[in-house]
Formats: sequence, C-alpha cells, structure tokens
Amino acid sequence: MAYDHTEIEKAAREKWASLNLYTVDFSDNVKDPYYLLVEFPYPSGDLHIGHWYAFAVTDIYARMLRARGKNVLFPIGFDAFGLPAENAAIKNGLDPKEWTYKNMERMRQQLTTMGPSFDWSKEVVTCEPGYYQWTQWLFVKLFEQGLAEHREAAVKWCPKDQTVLANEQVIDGCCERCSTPVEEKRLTQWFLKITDYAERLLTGLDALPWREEIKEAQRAWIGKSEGAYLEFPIVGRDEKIKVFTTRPDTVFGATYAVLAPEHALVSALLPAISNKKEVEAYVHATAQKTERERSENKEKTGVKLEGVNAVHPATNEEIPIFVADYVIGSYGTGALMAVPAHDERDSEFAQKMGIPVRQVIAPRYHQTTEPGIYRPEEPTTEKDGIIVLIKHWKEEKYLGLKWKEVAWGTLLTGGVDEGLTPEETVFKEIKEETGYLHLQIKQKFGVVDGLFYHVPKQKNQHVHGHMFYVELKDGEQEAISKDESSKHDLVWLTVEELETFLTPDTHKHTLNLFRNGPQPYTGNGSLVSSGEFSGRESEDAKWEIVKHVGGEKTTQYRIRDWLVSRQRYWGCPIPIVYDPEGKPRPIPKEHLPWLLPTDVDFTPTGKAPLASSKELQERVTKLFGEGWTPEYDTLDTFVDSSWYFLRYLDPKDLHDFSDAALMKKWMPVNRYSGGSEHTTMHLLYARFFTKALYDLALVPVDEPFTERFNRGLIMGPDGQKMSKSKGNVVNPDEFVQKYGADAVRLFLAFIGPYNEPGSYPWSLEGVASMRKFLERVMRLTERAQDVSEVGNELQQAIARASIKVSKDGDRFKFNTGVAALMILVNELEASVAVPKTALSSFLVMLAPFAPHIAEYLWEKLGGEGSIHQQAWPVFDASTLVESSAEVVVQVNGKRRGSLTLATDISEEEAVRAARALPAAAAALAGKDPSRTVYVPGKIINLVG
RNA sequence: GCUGGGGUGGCGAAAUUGGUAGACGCACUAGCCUUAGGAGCUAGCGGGGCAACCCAUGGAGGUUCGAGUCCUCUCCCCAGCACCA
Repeated sequence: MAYDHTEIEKAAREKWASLNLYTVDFSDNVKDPYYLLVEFPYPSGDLHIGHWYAFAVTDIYARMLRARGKNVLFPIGFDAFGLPAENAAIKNGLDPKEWTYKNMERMRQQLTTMGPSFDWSKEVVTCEPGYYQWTQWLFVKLFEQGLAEHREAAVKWCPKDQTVLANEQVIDGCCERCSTPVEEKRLTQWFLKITDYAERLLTGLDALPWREEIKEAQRAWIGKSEGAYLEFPIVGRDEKIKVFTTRPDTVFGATYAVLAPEHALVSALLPAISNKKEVEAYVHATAQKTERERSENKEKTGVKLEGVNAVHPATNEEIPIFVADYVIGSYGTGALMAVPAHDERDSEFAQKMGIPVRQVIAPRYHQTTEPGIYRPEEPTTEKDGIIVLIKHWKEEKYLGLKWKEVAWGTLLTGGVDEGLTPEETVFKEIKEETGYLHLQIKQKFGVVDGLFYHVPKQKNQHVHGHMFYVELKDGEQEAISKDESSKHDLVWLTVEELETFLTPDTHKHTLNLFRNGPQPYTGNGSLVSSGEFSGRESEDAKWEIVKHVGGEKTTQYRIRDWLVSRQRYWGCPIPIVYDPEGKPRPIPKEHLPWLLPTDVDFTPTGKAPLASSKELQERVTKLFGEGWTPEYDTLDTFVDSSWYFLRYLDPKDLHDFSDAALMKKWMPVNRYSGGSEHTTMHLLYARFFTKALYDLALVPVDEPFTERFNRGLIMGPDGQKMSKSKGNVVNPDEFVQKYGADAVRLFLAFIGPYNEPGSYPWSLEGVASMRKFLERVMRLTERAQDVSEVGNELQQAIARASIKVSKDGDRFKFNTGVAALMILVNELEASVAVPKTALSSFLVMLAPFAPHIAEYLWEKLGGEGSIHQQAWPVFDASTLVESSAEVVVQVNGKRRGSLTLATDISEEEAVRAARALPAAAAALAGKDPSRTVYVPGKIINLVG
C-alpha cells in the first residue's frame, strides 16, 4: 500500500463535503456548544506558512472537541478592507474590489488544502455591504450614545505622497512607502471614546484566565496612574496653572512649573512675557519637529517665561515658569510642577537651567549587612544626627572612624542635641571626637535616613542624618577625652579606600553624593523641609498634602481615544452626513448600507478619495437635500474586526447585526487563538466594542473572549525571521506537494508548544520525519487483524494516550500530544498482534492531527461513515489502575536502584524490600535508617 | 530605565501537588538488510570514569529526606512600554 497523499487527500475532502460534516447545527440542544475562534485573515492573495500555523493547528483542536462530543463552532472569514488593495489600485491600476475578491477566491482554495474543518456556511467578509451595513449601524449606535465624537486632532502626513497616513503606516517616523519623514497636520476626525471604558477594560482583565504577558501588555497600554490636580496661581493674574502629579507628597520640593509648548496658557501669557520672541520661537520650533525628532533628541530644552511667576500653593513663594517640550501636551493637564530633587527629568532640566533643587524626602536605608542589621521586630528610636565627611588639611585624604567594639567603619557622626542646629553640632562633635579646631563647612548634602541596630546601645535606631562635607584648615588639635579615644581610632583614607571601609549604607550614600553630585531620589521616605508635614511618611501624608494645598485627587490614563477616520478609499464608509450648518448627522437605518461609491480617483492628492465621487454628493443631495454634504473618510479596519465574532453567529441576517438568542448561547467565545501582534490594539478594541454593546443591551456579555492564546512564530530553516531578502521563506505548497498536508500539519503541531508565543525554526527533516511516521502508521494498518480481545497492556496504552492527548489539546500543547501518539505507535508496533479495534482507537486520536490519512485508513479497516464522526476513545478509570509500579529506591536522597512493587503493598513491606536491594544495603553500610519516606508508586527514601 | 516572560543535550523540546532530569523527535555514530538509497531494521547518543560511581537544568546561597520545580541574591536572553509627571 503506497502512500499517495495527493489522491488520499482529494478523496477525503470529497467525502467530507458529501457528508456535510462541518456545518454546525445551531438547533442542537444536546451537545455542549464550544466557540473556537481564530483571527480571520487579510486576503493578501498568498497563503504562507504562518497561515498554516494559525489555522491548521487550531483545526486540530476543533476536530478533537467534536470527537469529544462538543458542538463546535469553528468559523472563517476575511478581514477584507485595507490598504494593500488600495495600494495595488494606485500602483497597478487595479480595482480594489476585484483585487480583493480574486485574492479571497484563491485563498479559499489554498485554505482547503490544509483540510480544515471550517464551517464555510458562516463565512463573514467585512467588505461586503451585507456586513458593513452593520458596522455602520453599530457606529451610529455608538454615536447616539455619545461614544463617537467628531473633533480636531493631529494626523500623520506624508509631504511627498501628499496623503494622510495611518499610524501603522508610519515606520520609525517615516512613510512606509517613500521613507519621507512624516509631519503632523491638524484635521477634524472621528474618535471612539475608548477612554470612557479605560477603567473597566483594566479591571475586567483580573478575572480573565489569560497569560500574564498578555494582560500586562494591556495594562501598560491603558496606563492607569493615580495622582492629583494641583493649582499654581500666576502672580497678578486670574489664570492658574493646573498640573497633574502622582507625587503630591513632593510638592514642597517644587521649584518651578512647566508648560507644554502647545499649552493654551503659553499664548495667553504672551503679552505679559518680556522674552516673547524667544518663547514664540521655541514653541514654533517644537511644532515644526516631527515625531521622530522629538523622540530622538531626549536632551532637555526649554525657555523661561520672563516676567511671569507662579505662586507655590504650599509655601506661597514665587517660582519661575518654563515652557519645555519634555512635557507632553496631551497627557494630564499638559503642565507639571517640577521637583528636581525627586524626579529624574526635572533634575536633568534643573541642572541644565541652573534652577535650585530642594530635597523634601530623605532616602531611606535599612542596614542589611553585619553588624547592625535592622531588626524590624524590635522597637526603634528616632533622632536627628549628622554624618560628616572630613578632608585632611593638606592631603587628599578623608577621615574614617574605625570602631573598636564592633567591625564597623564610619564617617564622623553624632546626635543633634536639643537646641542645637545640625551645623552647630558639626563643630561640637568634631572638636569632641577628634580635637581638631579649625574647619569650614563646604557643602550640605541634605538628609538621609538610616535604620540600623546599634550594637553597643543594643537597640534599633532610625537616624535622620544631615550630611556635610567639611575641610580642616590646619592640623591643630586639642586633646580628647579617654572616653572618646577608647571607642574608635581615627584613620586618614583616600576616597577609594573609604568606599570599602564604610559599613553603613547611609555613609556610603554620603560619599556617593560627594563624588557624583546630587541624584534625584524617586522613592518614598520621611518628609523634610515640608512645613507641618516634616517628619511624616511621604506615602501616608500624600493625600493630606493634596487637601492642604487645595488640590483634587484624580486618575489619569495613558490610553487615548481611538481615532477611526481614515482618508482612504477601501474601507467602510463612515455613516455620517453633514447638514447645511456642517453638523454631523447619522445616516438613518433605512439608507444602510451606505455604499462605498465606485466613481473615485485613488491617486493621492491630499484629499480623501471619496471626495472625488460625484455619485456620493448626488446621493446625499437627493436623500437629504441641498446643502448637505457627505463624510469622505472611511473607518479604520480595526472597527470591522471588532465585532466579526458576533456576525459569525448569523452572517446573513438582513434585519440585525447578529442573533440575540444565538449570542446568548454561544458568547463569550470559549477560546480565541491569534498572533501576539494583536495583543493590544485588536484585543482591546474588541473588548471595548463588546462592553459598549453590552451597555446598550445589544450583546449579553461584557467580555468577548474567555480564553486567549497567542501562538508563536515559524522562523526560516536558519532560525531567522522569514523574509524574501534573506531567501529563507518557506512555501507551504511545496511541502504539501512533496510530503502531504497531513505531514505538514503534524510537523506544525510538533514543532513546539502552541500555548506560548515562542519562535520555532522550520525544518525540512522535521516534515520528512512526520511523513515517515505516517508511513509507519500505514504499515501498521496492514498488519491489523481481527483479535477477539485486546490485551490489558495495549488497552492501558490506549487509555494513557487518550487521556494525555485530550488534556494536551485543552492546554494547546499539541507537541506533547503528538509525542503521546508516537509512543502509542511504538507500543502497537512492538505487540505481536495488532488488533483492529486497538488500531481504530488510535486512528480516531490521530484523525484531528492528520485528518486525510486517518480517513483513508479508517476505510481500509472497514469503518463505517467518516472517522471524523467517531467518538474519542474514553476509558473507565479502572483501566488505568495498575497492580504494580516501578518504585525508586533512594538512600539519603540519592538513587540507588528501583523495584517493581505491588501498589497496595504496606510501607513496612516496601521498606523491607528496599533494604534488601544490594545497592541500597551497601549504601546504608549495615546501619538502620533513622527515617523512611514512602510515596506509593513513586519512591522509597531511606534516611540514615 | 520600568513591566512581564524565559534560560534544561549539538538542535526543537519533555517533566501533575517538590519524588527516576532529558519523554518524543531531529541530527549524529556503529551494525544489519539492499544492485542502490534522501528507504527499512537493531543498538548507542548530557559530561567524566574500565568500573563501582561521580558531576550536571545560566551562576551563588538557602529551605527540604528529596529542588529544573519553592525562597534570596546575581548574570544573560526575549517581548511590551518608554520624557506619561
């Protein structure tokens, strides 16, 4: 029996078609419904290996579930609107519609060669009026709900092609077609208010059993941050600068305010500004910058608004106002309070501009090295202290204190006594502890908090350490008390020596500030120089401070409203017309579908192609009257794909977008398989649509997809991403011709875990080995014979495979599923007789993976109907209960051998048997084990 | 930089609640069969050692009778976000 895969595959497909195997029966109320969804393809015209990976592997699961008695909906369609069709039109003068339909026809043929069990009767094509009229209807629903808005916004513009570009057409700030740097242009655009759903899109994630990776990517995209609005009045004016901050606890450290160049206040303040020209020039220069230039050059720039000042809301001090492009106009309020001591960007800007830095939070160190590890369980006393770095009067050396009682190297320290300032304490302590008399405080580094266990005093201390740098003027010294000199030795060290000498982290911190200059501290800690809040925990005092300065708690999201206008032809027309006043009006349902006109010019002219249609204008005039004008933009194709999974349930419905009863039964989608590139945009948009429609009572669920799996990527045979320029592109058709569709399916299933987004190299030998496996299966079938009873061991092997393969399918781990089938084949091959019944069970399990050859061999065995109508082999639990098992014998946790023991043996007997094992006895060297661990069926550990 | 996911043979990868590390396959080696083989069959295949054994899941510690799996630190790779206040 030769394996003529071409003939076998053709025959199998004809058989399935004649039996109409894959049309899902919506009226079935007995079987459990299961909705298995794969992202529908764009009809690019050529089916590549990635399509195979997406559809053929997911098909394995669809088939497996059907065999397991589920009523499976496994639909397919085309995401048929989009740019490539229009580019083909521009480049080669083809009609986008013809081009698309021709491609779809070709792709349907190619998809068929995979042998997938799609239910084609549910096919959805987004560019068909029967589909897009409902995209339009849903848009109108959102518009009526206030979720679609018409407003001005910046768009990407290619000056060379004279056309607006979609975000995804901008690669590294350049036009994807001509590599010209993209500019921004302001146009009135349609937005869907996804921001209204930001919080629900975020909290909804918690209950979804998706991989953390996917959920985190969505969380990052939504970008929630909690903070407050604070207001900084402008001296002598009515306007106030409203800022957003997540760190109101640092407000006392705000030493200037910054406005984004596009902030409305900048132009409002211009008359009052004395350096008006400079400010205007800066604002203009920023506006000229492309997105690329802004993100490339992270060097801080900005201009001070001379002649105007803001009032600090806590201290009432006047602080300067700057305009700087490191502030993003569209985030928060487009203005911020700058705290250079506690924000990296503000620190950088302040250093460049020479703006004062004010520390308001003390960095905190818990001592984590011996001696003096902080003991959180014991009480802690708080006090102020000093940490002083002292320079020698002649040499480049600094004073270290080497403690005698403990292995502790420090700078000079001391407690600040009642009534003394830290500065006074510096003079006092230096004199007392070292005897040096003449010195000068050169630098103050602010405050650092140290929490440590004071070994001599035997208690925890929390010291607010005021850091100083002091230079001795000369070596003149008076005698110090015995008491002082007995505690420590004075040593003069270089900076490098000091670094390893110092024990407490706070002292290392002091040295670091001396060597590297001020660094912003962005953590939490005790507040200092913060008026009545000084000494408080920054985190605890945060919201009280907001209240104190008259601020308002608020939450900001990074996610922006979804811009859905595209100045493109091949898309769903936006169902809007403008009345003579220019007000947008939704197109009434009776005029839907609002057809895409055909008399248009696609050549990029800087205007939307629909504007060139005479028919469209005539249509509007005829239906709505003189003075009414059409909307010329079309919808982003992500809108089309945000609800297609609802349409699959009722693709031909002329009266509604879907069927309420069917949605109730089939939604949410049980499992959605797709690519990781759709983790944020598509998945968020589809979730947003579902939630919005749920609120309109149009959809019965508020999350569309219960499970989501991102599949991996197939790389070229060289392990590199496939690309024409590398010449490593794998053409699936070649392999299908040579080895057959079943071998290709098996290999794709076997190549790696399907439940994680890894990348797997294609391998010629790998596909060939799957072909060999299938040939072995054929030879095995030839050996099959009628045997009255299947042996127990074979029965168990089949049961093991059945459980393993279905469990692995549920986890989307087809690689180990295939391995289990291979193991079963190995066992069948090894058995003297191959019972037909055993082989049938195997073929039913192989069928989801290799549907064609399984069908063929099923017939050879004389099976009735189609193998794809057969039930998955299910076994009684008792089949798997084994009377004996191999148990590993360990001595002190090391393997010394193994025993085959009855599973119901007592621990005592098991241990006796283990001790009788020569290797175990030798390892025990005649001694009795002090303890034994027995895990039945697994392990016996004798601990000596 | 931040967040998330990972590091296991020459390669793709396996490993329920902690319980024989490397299943299954590729490549490779030896042998058999064959006119021949890009076929088939048998055996081997983490490292060291004649062997008993010893060492091995990025590295260092720890918990445990027992750790790829749990904890702490650290290095490296991948992905997402990134001047988001």
